[in-house]
Formats: sequence, structure tokens, C-alpha cells
Amino acid sequence: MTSTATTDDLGLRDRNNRERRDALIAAAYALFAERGFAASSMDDIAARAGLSRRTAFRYFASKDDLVFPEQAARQAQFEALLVPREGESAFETVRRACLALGRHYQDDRERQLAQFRVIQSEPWLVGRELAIDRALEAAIEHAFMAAERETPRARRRARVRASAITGALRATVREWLEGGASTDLVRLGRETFAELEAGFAG
Amino acid sequence: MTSTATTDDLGLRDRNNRERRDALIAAAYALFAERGFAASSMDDIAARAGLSRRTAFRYFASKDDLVFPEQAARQAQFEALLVPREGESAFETVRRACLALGRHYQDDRERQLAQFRVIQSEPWLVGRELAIDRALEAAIEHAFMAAERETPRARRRARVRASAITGALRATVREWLEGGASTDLVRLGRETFAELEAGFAG
DNA sequence: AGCAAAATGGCACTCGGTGTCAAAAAGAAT
DNA sequence: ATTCTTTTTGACACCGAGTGCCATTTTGCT
Repeated sequence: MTSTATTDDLGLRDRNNRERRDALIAAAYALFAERGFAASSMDDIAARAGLSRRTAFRYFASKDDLVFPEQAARQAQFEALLVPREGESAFETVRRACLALGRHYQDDRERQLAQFRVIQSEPWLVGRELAIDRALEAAIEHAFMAAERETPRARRRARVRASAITGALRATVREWLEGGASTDLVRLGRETFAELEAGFAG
Repeated sequence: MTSTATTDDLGLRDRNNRERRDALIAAAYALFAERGFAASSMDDIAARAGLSRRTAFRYFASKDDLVFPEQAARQAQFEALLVPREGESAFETVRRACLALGRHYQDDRERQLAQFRVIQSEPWLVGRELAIDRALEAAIEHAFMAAERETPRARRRARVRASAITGALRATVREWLEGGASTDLVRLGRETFAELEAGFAG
């Protein structure tokens, strides 16, 4: 290496990797917007990104994965946020992590909307999304359990709470997206948590 | 028609329809058990059922549908059960319907176990199953809303409850299946509802 | 420049899913 | 039983997703 160290911490290879990945995502979403998910073949997507079909499949194992490109990263990020802080109850930890995630959604508004449209258009993508939500739910359950001793009763309670929270938040995000993502998602989330805190029976 | 009226309320055509449908399901599950879902092609399944590939696809629009053959019927049945009875609270209606559904699962023990194994083997089938659960959830939410006036607050509460119940029951069924479906699912369900009734905060 | 490792892309193949259409089976009518 | 109509069937051809294979190119390093 001579003196190419300007802003590149990551080599040319990694940079290209990222660029092509991004190109694929951009191409995919452009085509989805133009003609819909079903009518956009991997051939087209790859071509628009300037890659071969075969190579495109090396970046994304399936066409579906192209719809949820940052799923793994989001999940990891969320789990990192679920680490409890000093003097925080489990519920507070979960709320903080969820609201932070909500903030990210808000910052990613445009793509979230596009993603929402795509997902609504193909029923089985709804299933994929639910599976993703399910992973978040599992993480939340885990966070609740971290605070308690492992008993069947405690586990069930943690599960019910995690499921209720996930369900309520799913509804909240849906409301937000259906309204064009024009309101404040974090505020909506706060309200939802307030409702949950206020109680279930009534 | 001469005198073939023995037990046939439905004509030969419908009878054959049902037979072939059943043959396909049986063939599919036999092959899934033998070699797994992925390794069982529609060609094989159709052949074992004594049908052509093309015809098999007329009975089941996709290979996935073959995994959840009675989904539509179950959903309809469940919704029928969700009609409130005299002097019953919404919660009671929901519990009754869910427990009845649980009883059906129990009577269908063998297939439920097989289905569970297949679903666990292919991640995206989990998504499909979740989507099915989601339909049940929507029905439950609807049942809760039927008892109240339509306000955003009421809807959110109904949604949270429906989601919590669905989540808790999913966990319950999972527990049951993981234990080989050898225990009493209805009893487990009753316990889960008791927990839910007892309260959320604590 | 030169070399090893990794990424690329072309090819051929499998499998899920669909449109089309001629042949076969079912039901109705005589 | 025979004919006529309506469904159902199954063969064929086709598309797109996804994969294994391998020759070629690109990249990182010396």
C-alpha cells in the first residue's frame, strides 16, 4: 500500500461490496415502485444494478430478502438496546429500546413506506414480516426473563407481555404507515406504552 | 339416476373431488415424513396421489397450501364460534371459541404434530403459520370490538388484548407440540386464560 | 509486475407455478 | 343405452426463482 489512506478504513473490496449491495437495493425498490414486486424479475433487478443475475443472488439469497435488506442489522441493533441500564425496570428497558427502534423507523420513513406498500401487495411477504416481528418479540421476552428466575409461570408471563407489546406496536406502526408516516411515530409509541402500562383489564 | 342413492348426498363428482384432495394431502404428508418438505417435489406428490402435476395444482394452488390443508375451514369454524352467546362477556366468548379450537387441535393430534415438524423445517413456513395466526387474531379483535363502541382507544385495547391472547396461545400450543402433544391441550389453554384473566401487571 | 485469493458471470439444471388446449369423464336428457 | 353438454383432466410449453459448476476477472499483497 502506498498512500491511498484517505477515508478508506475498509478496503476497496468491502467498499465495492457495499456499493453493489446498495445498488441492488436501490434497483429493486425502483422496479418495485414502477411495476410491482411480482413483475420485477431478478434478471431486471440485477441488470439495473449493473450486475449479473448470478451475482445478485450472491448478495441476496432470495428476492424476498431484497425487501427486508437491513433486517439482520435492525435485529442486532435492537438486541443491543435491550441491555438493561442502571435503575431501569425491565419494562422501561423494553420501552426505551422500542422507542429507539421507532426513531430509526422514522428516520427511514421513505423506505418504510415503500416497504409497506410492497409487503401489502404480496400476502406471503406479510408472513415474512410477521416472522421478523416474531424475532423482536423473542428478544423482548428474553429481556423480561433476564430480570426473573426461570419458572414456567414467569416464562409464560414474559411471553404474554412480549406478545402484547409486539402486537400493540405492530398496530401502532401500521397506523403510522397507513397515515402516510406523516405523524410522530415516537409519540404514538409512547402513547401505546402508556396504554399498556395503564393496564390490561378494564 | 336409477337407484344408487345409498349414502351419497353429494354426486360422484364431488366425491371424487374430495377423494383426490385427501389423496394429495396423504401423499404429501407421507413424502414430507419420508424425505422432508424440500425434497418432496410436486411431481412426486402428484404421482403418489395418482394424479398429474397439473391436476395437483388445481387442487392446491401451491405446495405450501398442502401443508395447511384445512386452514380456511378452521378459520371459518373459529369465526362461527366467536358469535357471542347470551350472558357471555366478550372475554368469555373468545375463551370458549379458543378452547373449542384447541379441542379440534387435540382431535387432530397426529397431523398437528406432523405439520409442526414440517413447519419447523422450513423457516418461511413459520411465516405462513404466523399469517394464519394473524387471521385468528383479527377475528378475536373483531369479537372484542363487537361489544364496544368504535373509538381509537377501544380499538387499540381490543388489538392489544387480541394480540396478547394469540401470543399466549401460540406459546401454549407450541409447548404442547414440543412435548409430543401428549398432554391435555384444553387444560393448558384454560390455564393460559386464567393467567391472562389474572392480570397483566405484576 | 506478479501471484494467490476472492468475486464475478455465464451456462445448464431443478423445481414451483401458469396458460393453453385436446381428450376424457360426469351428468342430464331422450 | 345413446347422445349432448359441461367439467375435469393431463400433456406440453413456458416463465421465474434458486443453485452447482467453472472459466475469467478483479483485488490485495509482495
